[in-house]
Amino acid sequence: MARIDNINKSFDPSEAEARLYKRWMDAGYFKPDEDPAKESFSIVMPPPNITGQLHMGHALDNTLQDILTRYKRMRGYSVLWLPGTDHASIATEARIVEQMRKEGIFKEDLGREKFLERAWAWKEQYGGRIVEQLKKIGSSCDWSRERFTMDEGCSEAVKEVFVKYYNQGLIYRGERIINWCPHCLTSISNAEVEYEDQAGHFWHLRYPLEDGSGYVNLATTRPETLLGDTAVAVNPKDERYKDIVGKNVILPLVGRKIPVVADDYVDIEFGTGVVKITPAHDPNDFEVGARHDLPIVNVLTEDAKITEDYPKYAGMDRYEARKAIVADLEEGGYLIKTEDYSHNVGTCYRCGTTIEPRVSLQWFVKMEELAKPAIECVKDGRIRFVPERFDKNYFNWMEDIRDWCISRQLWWGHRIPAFYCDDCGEIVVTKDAAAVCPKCGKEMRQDPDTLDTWFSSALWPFSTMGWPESTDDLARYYPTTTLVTGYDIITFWVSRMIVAGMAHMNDVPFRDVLIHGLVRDAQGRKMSKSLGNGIDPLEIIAEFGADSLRYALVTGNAPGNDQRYLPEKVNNGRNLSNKMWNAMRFVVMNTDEDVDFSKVSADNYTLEDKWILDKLHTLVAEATVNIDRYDFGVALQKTVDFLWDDFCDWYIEISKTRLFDKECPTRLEAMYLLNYVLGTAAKLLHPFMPFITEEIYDNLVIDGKSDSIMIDNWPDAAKIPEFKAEGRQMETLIDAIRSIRKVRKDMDVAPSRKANIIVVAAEPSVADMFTDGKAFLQKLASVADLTTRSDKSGIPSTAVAAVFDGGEIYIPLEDLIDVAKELERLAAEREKLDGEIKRVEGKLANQEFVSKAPEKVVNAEREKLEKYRNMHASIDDRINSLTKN
RNA sequence: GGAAGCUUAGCUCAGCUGGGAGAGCAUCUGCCUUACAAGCAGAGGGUCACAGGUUCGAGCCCUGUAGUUUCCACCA
Repeated sequence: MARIDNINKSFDPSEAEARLYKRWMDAGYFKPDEDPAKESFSIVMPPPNITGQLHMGHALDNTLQDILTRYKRMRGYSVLWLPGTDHASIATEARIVEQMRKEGIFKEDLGREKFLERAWAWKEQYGGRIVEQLKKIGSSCDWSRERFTMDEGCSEAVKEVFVKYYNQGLIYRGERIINWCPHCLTSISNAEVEYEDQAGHFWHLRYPLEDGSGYVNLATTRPETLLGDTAVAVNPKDERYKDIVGKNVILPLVGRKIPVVADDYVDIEFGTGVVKITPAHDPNDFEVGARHDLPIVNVLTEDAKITEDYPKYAGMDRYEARKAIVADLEEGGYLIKTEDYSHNVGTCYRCGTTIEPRVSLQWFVKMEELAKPAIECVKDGRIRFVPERFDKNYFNWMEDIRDWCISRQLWWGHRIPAFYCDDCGEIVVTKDAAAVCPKCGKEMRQDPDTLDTWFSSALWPFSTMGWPESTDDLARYYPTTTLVTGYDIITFWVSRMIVAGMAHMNDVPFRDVLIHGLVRDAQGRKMSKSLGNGIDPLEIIAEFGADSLRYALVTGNAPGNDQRYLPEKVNNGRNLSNKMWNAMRFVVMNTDEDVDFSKVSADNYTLEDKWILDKLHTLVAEATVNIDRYDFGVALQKTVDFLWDDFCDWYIEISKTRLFDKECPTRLEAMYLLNYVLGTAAKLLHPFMPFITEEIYDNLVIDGKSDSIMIDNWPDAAKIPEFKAEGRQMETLIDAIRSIRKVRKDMDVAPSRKANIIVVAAEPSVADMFTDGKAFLQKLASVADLTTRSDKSGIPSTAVAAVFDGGEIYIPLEDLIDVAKELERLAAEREKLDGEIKRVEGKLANQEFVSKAPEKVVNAEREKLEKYRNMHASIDDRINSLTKN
């Protein structure tokens, strides 16, 4: 049975993708080749949350990583792409709490141990979903090394780091004002707060002076915090309030006596220049309070309700209390006026609830010293951001870094390895479970809190490779080569990995940080659950195939830029697959069953063979450079253009005459090159579209073919011969063919009407080229026969002229020619040339240009001028001869 | 208040170290030509936001302006 009979008329992605992925897995291609002679290339996957469902961001992120991984593998590196998932403490705990709530169970009722059992069960059931989804887009990661941030090894690394930092004095416990989420009921770090503008009010209040000498006026956006005021502050340089500093005011509604203090924090220019100070509920006021030794009066509960200390408002949530207090202030005559005011409010990045600054006892990492080497290694180029501009983003964050609040009031996560003796107050921080107090021998209690998820993610590049043990993987694959991630995660994750890498490995965690943008919807909006405008990558894959989606995500996009998801692009990807598939079918159909390419001789290469090889040479060289520079969109575009335009539209079309003529002496070479060139282009495209390229490769006849395209070698431009001169000749022929097509179209000549054309060429070599290329013209330009000559006397007036670079072509059309129309057409062409000639002449007349521009550029202009003048003269002649008759 | 990006064809976007403006889609015209109509052939369409500057030469480099997006920042 002929080979073509086994090939479907169209490519079915869903069938092929599942089959091929399994084949690659079974063959172990995703595991690194441990050959010690090979240079290593490694990537750690940004671990998706176990609560996650694959979205376009993952699809893009993993496509980019897969492109690099497949490319480097083909380039002969020992490639490790290490995958895994993140326990996502807040998100997962919230999910489980929610699930339990539906069953009427509360976490406190269940108890810590039972809750964690449930959480692990949930992880076992759903945590693998995202992993299976990542496979669907073709990710070639080494799944045998898959890790989880809470697995044994990663947990060991977390404890190791915590204890080490603690012993170095870099982790401390303290009572500070932190960001508190009243919904998640936990502290969160500065990085986890998202600020948004909210419409609010500015309430202007007056507080009476204790001595009855009057009032101080001030304004606030949060009147409910008045209950916790412990001072009012003015600027020490403010002449207006000189006399009242040191006096007391009476806090309205509460009746508490509080002092007027002087502090530089207060801006004289802003408002009345008086600020109420609530150390328990505002970070700035906390600072002021510390400076003036003010008491801290907490008026809110964990879930942001007024405490029992204020019976009138107790139990009201902060917004209810605000209303009630404003009403009471008004009634008491303390409210001067209310203004509309828009201000920046911090919200929880997980649930969107407005953050409540809250004083509490938490664990912190001292960042300032740790940040220094992390800044240095980016400054000196050991780590490089791509595109470079994102380093500003990084420096901006790192150079003004605050201490990192790492404790979370959650159960799902790494429990803080600190133990307390309730008896004597001793604190022990240890990797082992500390059973008894070293001082008094009493039983110790472990800190109930867990660590920020990002604390463990920060260790990902080395915790996944077995640290703190010294393993072969660490020796071989650390530092990793490239990190691929979105710009939205630089502060959360990239910065902390760099800090951790420098601190614990004494080396950078990666060399290059490839930053990509967001995938937005077709209108340019962020995809979000609330807008319901998200596109499910899995649905796209099911309908169009992973290759088409990957194409859509890479094409026409530059690194670091946001992009819009346009359905049309996926369609283009599908069309491209179809095009390649059919090109492959053509090649297979026209390759003899018993073909023997060992008989191929380069001496038999024809003009078009040399042209396509020369084009391929250039393509391989350029695409390789582009991928090395992370310009994936450009590399992809060039490869697709070559395949579609050069290979399909020209080379395949031209090859038909040779293939269909069994006696053609260069038929074997045509067959060989069709297989070779398509196979080579498939390799270049494989990192982008792995599935269809594998299918194409499988079906081609290629010398020394591997079992899979993915383990074959990346094409080497140096091994593909260059044919510059032949390349230019072929371009001339193509140019001539295009001219003929255009003229025929302009003159409304039906494609079915074949003509006997006359080629006038001054150079004998050009004439020969046309004679040799007669078959092309017959096939591609509706030519019946052709004659060549060196002069144009006696060309019938019933012919239309097509001018190309090197001569003229006349197409006799006895019954069709309309001389007036032809003259008009020629005149229009001449006018176009006039413009070009004028522009080039102007350039060359400029002495400065001729003397200062590089010789190459000047010569190119001179050649252009000559070409245009020749063409112009040809048209002139033709117009003259037609006018005479 | 700082910082960054974007502004190129009707739409969505490329354009590398400065050297005759590109792609896809859309539009118009003609083709089922035995790999592909998910295709082939041809065409139209841009003062590269604006204003200066550097240069023989600027979409690209510099300065400023406008619009727009984003990040960071404690202004009550």
